[in-house]
Amino acid sequence: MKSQSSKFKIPLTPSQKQAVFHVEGPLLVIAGPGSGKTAVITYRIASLIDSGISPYNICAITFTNKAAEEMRQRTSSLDTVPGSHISTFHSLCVRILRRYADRAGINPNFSIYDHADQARCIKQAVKDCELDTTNFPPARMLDAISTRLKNNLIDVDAFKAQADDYFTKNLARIYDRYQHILAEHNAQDFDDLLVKTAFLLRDFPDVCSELSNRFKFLLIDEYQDTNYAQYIIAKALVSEHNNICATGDPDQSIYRWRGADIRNILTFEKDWPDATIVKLEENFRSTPNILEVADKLIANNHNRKQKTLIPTRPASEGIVVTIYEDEEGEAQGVVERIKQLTEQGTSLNDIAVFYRVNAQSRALEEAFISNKIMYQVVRGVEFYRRKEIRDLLAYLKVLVNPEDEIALLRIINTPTRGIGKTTIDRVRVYAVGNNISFFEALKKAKDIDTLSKAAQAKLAVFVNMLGQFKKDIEGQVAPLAQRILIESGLEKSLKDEGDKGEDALENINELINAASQYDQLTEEPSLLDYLQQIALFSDADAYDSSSGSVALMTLHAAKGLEFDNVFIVGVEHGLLPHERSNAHEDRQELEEERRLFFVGITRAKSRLHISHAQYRTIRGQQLRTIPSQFLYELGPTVTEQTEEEEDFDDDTDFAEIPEYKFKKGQIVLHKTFGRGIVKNFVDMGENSIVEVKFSSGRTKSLMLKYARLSKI
DNA sequence: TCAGGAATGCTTTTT
DNA sequence: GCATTCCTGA
Repeated sequence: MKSQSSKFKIPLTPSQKQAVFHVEGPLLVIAGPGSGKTAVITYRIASLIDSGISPYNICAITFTNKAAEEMRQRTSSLDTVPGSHISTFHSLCVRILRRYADRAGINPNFSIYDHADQARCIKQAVKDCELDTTNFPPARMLDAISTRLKNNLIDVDAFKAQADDYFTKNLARIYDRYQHILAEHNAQDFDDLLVKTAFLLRDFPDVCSELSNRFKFLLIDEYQDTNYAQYIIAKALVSEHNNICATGDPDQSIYRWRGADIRNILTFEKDWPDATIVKLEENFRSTPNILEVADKLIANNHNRKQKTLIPTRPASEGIVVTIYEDEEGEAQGVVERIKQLTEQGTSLNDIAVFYRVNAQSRALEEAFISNKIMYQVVRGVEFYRRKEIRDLLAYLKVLVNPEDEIALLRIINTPTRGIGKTTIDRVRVYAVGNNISFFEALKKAKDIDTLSKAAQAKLAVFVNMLGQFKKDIEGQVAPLAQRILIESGLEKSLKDEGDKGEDALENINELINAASQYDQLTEEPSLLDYLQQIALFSDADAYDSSSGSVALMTLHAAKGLEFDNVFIVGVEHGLLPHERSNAHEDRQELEEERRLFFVGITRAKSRLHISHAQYRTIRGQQLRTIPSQFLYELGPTVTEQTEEEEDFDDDTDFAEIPEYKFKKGQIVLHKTFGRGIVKNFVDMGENSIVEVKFSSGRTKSLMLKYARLSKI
């Protein structure tokens, strides 16, 4: 290996050097936040190429498309040959599945089904199994199939074999039917992309060895958030050469609910016993004040390996927690502080506001608008969820994959062309009866004698129109989209709708512009490739760091980013930690919420502002909030500020309660809610929280000092 | 067949 | 509170 060349402009620490220049064998980089982890991976790619490895033999896996894009740019600006394979796990799988489609037993033109599409399919599956949607709620069935089964590579046959009670047997039937529906639609859901790739590599040793011979070096970022299927794929891909380099931080694992298995990183040394472990504990991002708070917080997690964050920056401002009256006051308060910052010369690009749930963006947006401050809500997928966007995309999807029934049903009467439910049902009956796809049946509308002559004619016009569009399927995407917009009648129907339609048309134009960008930037643009790419778009991909605006995003989307000034709002019990994480007996989910807060805190470089409101409107009801227990864990460095005077009567003297602790299962009496049973007790002295399930069936979190609970 | 109002349900995070 | 589905009448 050549020595460190001049292209590494930043001086590397000894540990970083070790990670960058380590060549043969498995390597695990355990890296805390702000440790220059991404830089290390980027340099490592450059260094490998520098030492004569072809980019063709390198495969780097990032967590988001955005991260992949940045890494691609950085590696090419480091004078390397472009073309090394850098992408997300899902994009990699799409490419593998397309290339080896015949081996995987699928059609390479497959549609990728997102959550909304999946929801429709699972509903159909439950219905087809003649099961009751109250006992078998589609959403929960889907969650079970995705997280419990697919993410663990349990296929239909395997699950059928182990299903032994009424519920699991029926779940197995639903799973079976669901997979059949997807197959009939020539569609893969997000999980299938991973599952089918994993099975492909498992069942076809030649494919496995071909790929693992090609990818002589595999690098995986954010390894703590990989799931079992991804782990198996990674293992298969390195089976020939063993040159895996995984980087991650167990304290930043925030996707357990999606199947991410923290054990993948914790047991790395068992999987690869000859692994070299490099720890990067120095933090180059945040001030010691911020790191101290982060450290104190995360120390409350029991299920973790002790790790300290070593600051390298000089100490600066302390951390302030501000209490506001309600979410509007909070939003206004954030805006006021941002105004102060900009007056001091801070750029809006260097400011971000994080929250736990997307719904929280509303109050913030209103405050930003009325104060005329530029902001961007980092929510890339939202655009693609709009009705008009989905409509136009559905046309494109059908052209690539006519079996995609979800897309086909979406456009068959959009805009309205007099093809209603009755007609569709009759076509479906014919399709099922003749064992052909819905689209095939449509083409044979003339032969379906249950249909009226009028209906047959309308269907013929529709099918003919699609046939015309299909002639333009090769080459650039944008011109075809434009043509469909006009010739399908979509444009006209939107124009007739007035203001709402105007907005919709603007969105569609934005889509066509984006498509034309794709056409320009891609060497060989193809409709299939375009559709598969946008299906894998994530929220974080939409972040524009040079837009001159404040970034608003969820804590999840903040992963991997950094800002000089960070605001974290709504740090309240029930929101952060989210109430759904308190439901379970085990502490696991609470610990994940704590890690989420940890991720948010450690995004801040210089200033961190944490806040919560005393009242918050949830589902239209204004409720008194309880401060998050995490606030008490931040330690005494934090100073509290109240923007509004406390206006509630504080007549319970805490000292008068001799034994304030409550045990789970204790029966209690509340003066307004009545009898209840204690579900959980969070001991924080006078700030203790009791969760009680009342006889009404509702579970409430109460702050002990105000609740006046008596034991029975 | 379909528009519009009523009823119902859902409501964390996302590739 | 909002979105989707359901239902009714034209």
